[in-house]
Amino acid sequence: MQSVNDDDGAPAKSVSLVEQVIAYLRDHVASEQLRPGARLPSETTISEKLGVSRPVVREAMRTLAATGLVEMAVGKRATIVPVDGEMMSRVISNAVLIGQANERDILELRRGVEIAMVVLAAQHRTEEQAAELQSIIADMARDIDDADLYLALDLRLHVTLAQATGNPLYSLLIDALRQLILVAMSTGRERWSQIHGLSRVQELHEQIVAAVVARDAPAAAAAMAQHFDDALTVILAPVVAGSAKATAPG
Amino acid sequence: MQSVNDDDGAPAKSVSLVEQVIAYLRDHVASEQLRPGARLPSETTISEKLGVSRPVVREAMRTLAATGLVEMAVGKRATIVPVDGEMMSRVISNAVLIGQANERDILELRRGVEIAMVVLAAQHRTEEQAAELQSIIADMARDIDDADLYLALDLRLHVTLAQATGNPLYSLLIDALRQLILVAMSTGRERWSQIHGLSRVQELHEQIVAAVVARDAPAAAAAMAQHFDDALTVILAPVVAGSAKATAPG
DNA sequence: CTCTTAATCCTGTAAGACAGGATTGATCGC
DNA sequence: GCGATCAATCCTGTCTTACAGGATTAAGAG
Repeated sequence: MQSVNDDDGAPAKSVSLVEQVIAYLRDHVASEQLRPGARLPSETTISEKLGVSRPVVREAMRTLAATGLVEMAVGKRATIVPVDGEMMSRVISNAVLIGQANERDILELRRGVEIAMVVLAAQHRTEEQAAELQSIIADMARDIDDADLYLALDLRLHVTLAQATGNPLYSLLIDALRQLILVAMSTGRERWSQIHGLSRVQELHEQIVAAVVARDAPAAAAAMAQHFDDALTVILAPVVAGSAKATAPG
Repeated sequence: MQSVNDDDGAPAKSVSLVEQVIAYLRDHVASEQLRPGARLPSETTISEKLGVSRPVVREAMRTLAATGLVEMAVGKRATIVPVDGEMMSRVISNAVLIGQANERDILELRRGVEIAMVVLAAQHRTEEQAAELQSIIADMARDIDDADLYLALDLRLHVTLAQATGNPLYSLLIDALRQLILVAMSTGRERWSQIHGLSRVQELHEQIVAAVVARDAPAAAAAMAQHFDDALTVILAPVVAGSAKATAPG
């Protein structure tokens, strides 16, 4: 019982048992067409079926959980969960952790992705999404003096724009980059809303939505670029000038 | 010894021991400023220091390995590795696995990212990178009849363009998306090089490089967009027309 | 000083065991 | 008969011990 697939004489032993279990589980998800909410077999069942020990199954499960495919909880069997931006943000945060990337890189990437996003949103938006965008913009105009409320609506705006692309990967990436920026730049966000004021931000938001609603992709891209250049200037300039040690407290 | 941090009365028990070890190791990497090549303490050392069992440490280690922060090997201590696109591609492949995204979404995202990439490359390229790009293009013109060689040079071209952005995250993303497309579209790639011929591809490659060398961001974006629209048309059209079951053999 | 070899360290894996949360079914009360 | 409470059972989280085999290192020989 050294190998999960001992039907051939090939040295399948070269890959560890854990990786074999990982492959088995991924195949299981694919062949059974499991969807979010579906539950995997219990660890004991898997370990007995494959002839490996339970710790091996657990390590494989952990790997799947780490990449965001399943969720583990005590007493419950591992459950398939929808992929969100958290795992992708964790990978990028690894790059930051070992000095392979910094906050500026993240913002720059997000700028490019968001511009590409509004182009697609302008092309693929539905009427319902157009109405929702306009509704959000109207709410933002109303709550422009409440920074917290405005930021919450800003989140909804970007999420809705990502959905309007019809491409779930954009939602994923935007979500991931957003989480990273939130933890890395909690101070910059306050500065952004306080010093700058929100009137110009609101103006550009309105331009973006108007362009997306009008299916004017170039205008949407231009407005989003301007919107991000503003943010980059305000948020990043102090970071570049001072030290890059503006980590979140706690 | 139920909790790693048992200095306060707060219910730190709510997070599992494994997650506490994960947090400890990430903190360790950050505080010690570990870089690729550096090695983590042995599993036994960690388990004794934190008062947890070795399987717990191993699961934490697996999680870190799954997100691409460290590499595990038998007999060797876990080693910090540079982040590459593999882990990010694994996250995206999870989304494909559970039907949350498909090949078209991947290509569409890559189109947007690559356009953003050449814009930045045109702005940030160094003279050395410009020379290398022109060298690659010259080689491609010479080897235009050898599809395999041409594709290898195409890879180098895109990698060099990603490097020219000066933003490592673009290299990461492009790498990830490229891996995904390669496994999902091994057939489409052949079709691309055989049916279409490479003269038009080469022409657009030359336009892209010329624009990047000339620091002409809009022209670079336009050429890259055209380049991808060609690829999207040729590669994706049969997939959409036929079935989406074009998975790699084996 | 260099090369070889053996001791040692470390990881990969196994098996058994126990605590505690989650689920489910059965029993009891209304 | 139907709903609610409770207990039995399942399952995960964790610990302990143990051993095989690759990797590292240090000691000894040339």
